[in-house]
Amino acid sequence: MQAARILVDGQSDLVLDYGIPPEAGDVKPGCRVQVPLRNRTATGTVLTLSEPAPAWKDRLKPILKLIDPEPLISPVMMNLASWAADYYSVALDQMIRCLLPETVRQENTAEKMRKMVYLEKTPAREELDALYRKAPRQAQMLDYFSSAKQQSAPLAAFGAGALNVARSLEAKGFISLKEEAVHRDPSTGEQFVPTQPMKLNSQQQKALEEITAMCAAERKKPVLLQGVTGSGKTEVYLQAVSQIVKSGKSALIMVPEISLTPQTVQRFKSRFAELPSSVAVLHSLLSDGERFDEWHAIRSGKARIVIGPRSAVFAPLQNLGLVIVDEEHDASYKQESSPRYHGRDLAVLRAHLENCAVLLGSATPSLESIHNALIGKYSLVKLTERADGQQLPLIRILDMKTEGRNKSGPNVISERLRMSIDRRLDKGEQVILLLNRRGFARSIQCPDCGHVVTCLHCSLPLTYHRTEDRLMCHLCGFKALPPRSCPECRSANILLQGYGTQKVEELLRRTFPAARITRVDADVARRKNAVRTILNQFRAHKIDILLGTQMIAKGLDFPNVTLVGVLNADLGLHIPDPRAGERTFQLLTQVAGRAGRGDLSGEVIIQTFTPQSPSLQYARHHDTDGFAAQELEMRRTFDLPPFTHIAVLTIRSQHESMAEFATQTLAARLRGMLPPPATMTDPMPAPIPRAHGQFRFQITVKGPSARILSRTLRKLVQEAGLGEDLTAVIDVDAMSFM
DNA sequence: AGCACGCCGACT
DNA sequence: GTCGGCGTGCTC
Repeated sequence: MQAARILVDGQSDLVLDYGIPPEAGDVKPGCRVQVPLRNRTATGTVLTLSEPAPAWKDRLKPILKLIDPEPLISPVMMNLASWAADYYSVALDQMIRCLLPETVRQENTAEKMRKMVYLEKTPAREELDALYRKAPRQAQMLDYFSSAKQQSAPLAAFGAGALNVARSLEAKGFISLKEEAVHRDPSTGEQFVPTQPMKLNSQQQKALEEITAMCAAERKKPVLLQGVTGSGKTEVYLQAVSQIVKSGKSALIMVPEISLTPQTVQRFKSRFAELPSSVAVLHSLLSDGERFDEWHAIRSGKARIVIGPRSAVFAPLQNLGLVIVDEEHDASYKQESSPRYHGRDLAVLRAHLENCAVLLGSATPSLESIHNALIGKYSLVKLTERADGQQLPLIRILDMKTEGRNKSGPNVISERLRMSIDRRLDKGEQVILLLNRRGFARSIQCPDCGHVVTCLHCSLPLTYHRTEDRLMCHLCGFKALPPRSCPECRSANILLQGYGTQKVEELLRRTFPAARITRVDADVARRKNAVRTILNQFRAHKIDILLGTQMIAKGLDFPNVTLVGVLNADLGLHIPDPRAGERTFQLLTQVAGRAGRGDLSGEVIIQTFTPQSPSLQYARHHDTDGFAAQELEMRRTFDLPPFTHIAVLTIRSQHESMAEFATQTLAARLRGMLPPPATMTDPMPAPIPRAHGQFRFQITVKGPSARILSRTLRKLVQEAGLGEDLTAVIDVDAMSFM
């Protein structure tokens, strides 16, 4: 008898062989099955069909039942899941859960049914007139079909009590009543005005040709599309997808965040308006019903275009022809909770496994993608011109050390920025002000001279912890009292805990009493749809000044915005993140692209205390290549490999001594296990305890292969068998520069 | 001897 | 994960 190797559902991966009895049906890899386990039954997924291990040959229990007649997981997706499970040190079961949403796994979730009325026989004029006298509602129902020129309609459309009316008509043979599955569509009620393909400029044309060539090529490379903001990347996506769909294949379009899906869906559904149901959405905010329907629409091939955030990389598309990752540099592609995976990297891998083309698009590609392009692993296409022919906006950097000289109190909006805002408002144009809020990593910076309080030992910016009213170093654990006045310029304003969006909003209202001002930040975003409503109002020019945090910087098009002001560009630079400079550069460059459209030229004003910072200077010149070259060169100077994978092992405990002891012990053992080129840091207190009353220590391991690193760490943790209240988290930053 | 508890390994 | 075997240690 042939055996099936089955992954039994549950937290720890349990892989067992079962026999396949003839009545089980066509058991294939990727099928969901019911199996006996000890004295109960369990569900599981068929991994492979194989010869059973000799020791078990005659003792195999049989598969009880095949849950789904067809495998729900394709061989490629199975491969992807096991690769990811290995690479990210995650249980395979957990990865498979990503492939099969809970609603799909459950046997009982069904389609939603509704009653439909079908016209069977068109009544003659005199029949209708007779009905109008005897049974007016029956006549109305029939009349509906002739006036609406439709053959069917949902029963609900005829209002209350329509069922009896319909039954009478059915008895007379005019109509028939049928139960029919309804598709629960996440974009129900939205209108999609059809759009035509736009004429591409020569650069866009070249990009499209490169993608087309890659789709046809035997050996494929990912295409990196580096296009300045406003260069018309989306139009290239649309036309590439159109070609793919015409050739009978399907396409996956990934966007960084759920909040960015509606506008992308809008553009795709409008372009494919003749068949709106061909575009499906998949993300975590769908209702169970919507997710069930979209998932099955995708798997059955009814929907051949899928749009969604990182989790959409697991969409059950068949016959995949193209994967697009928009804004590929965006950090949101990395899932920060278990299973920790990188959506962009898995997208590239999936494309490789499916042997389809993959397109990574960004105005400011990540350093790893630029590196991959430089070494020839990716093919690079650039869009350097804006599609509207407009020049890139002028970016001015204001040195707040000199701009704010004669001010008392913190200088939030410089005189020059104030004048610029006034001028734009006078012309009836709109303004975006960006305030990089002091998030949970709060550095203390003097609002008057820009001095940043740093650690005596490590020279990293110190972080303010409100609960203890102490400054803390996240590298060495050094603690200090917050200073009463600035150590540099003696200003007492250093005590002011920075300025948040709310304070700035008040200030703006006083400074520009006539302007309509709205604030968007995390507080506002908590209310459902609030952000979307505000952005729509802003687009309709019911708001003059939009003040917000990074969240308003992402992927939004406002044609009437001609001025973008960055109130404090330094905040992003002083967080203890090795990629802070890169993030700041990307943010500023993207924000800059928002200014000016069509015949309105744009202007960007960046307020900073560190005008010479490379992130700002390269952003000023719109020089992504220069910035990347500089960053890569810096790594060479410090003799760091351009590509370093890092794995972070975090040990947590309620007791500090316990956590520290366990960390030291693990560190000592790890040293002996590491393959030669890999290095590790000494254990150190971890930044920002996420849960109160927990102590966290980290060991950061760098090496050429994340896979080997994470495997070594996992083995170590398993062998150590952490007891008590100790927990270990392994985070593999898949492809990171350090 | 009888019972409660908790650790640990097997589960096909 | 979940179940049950088994050893420990306490009580009757």
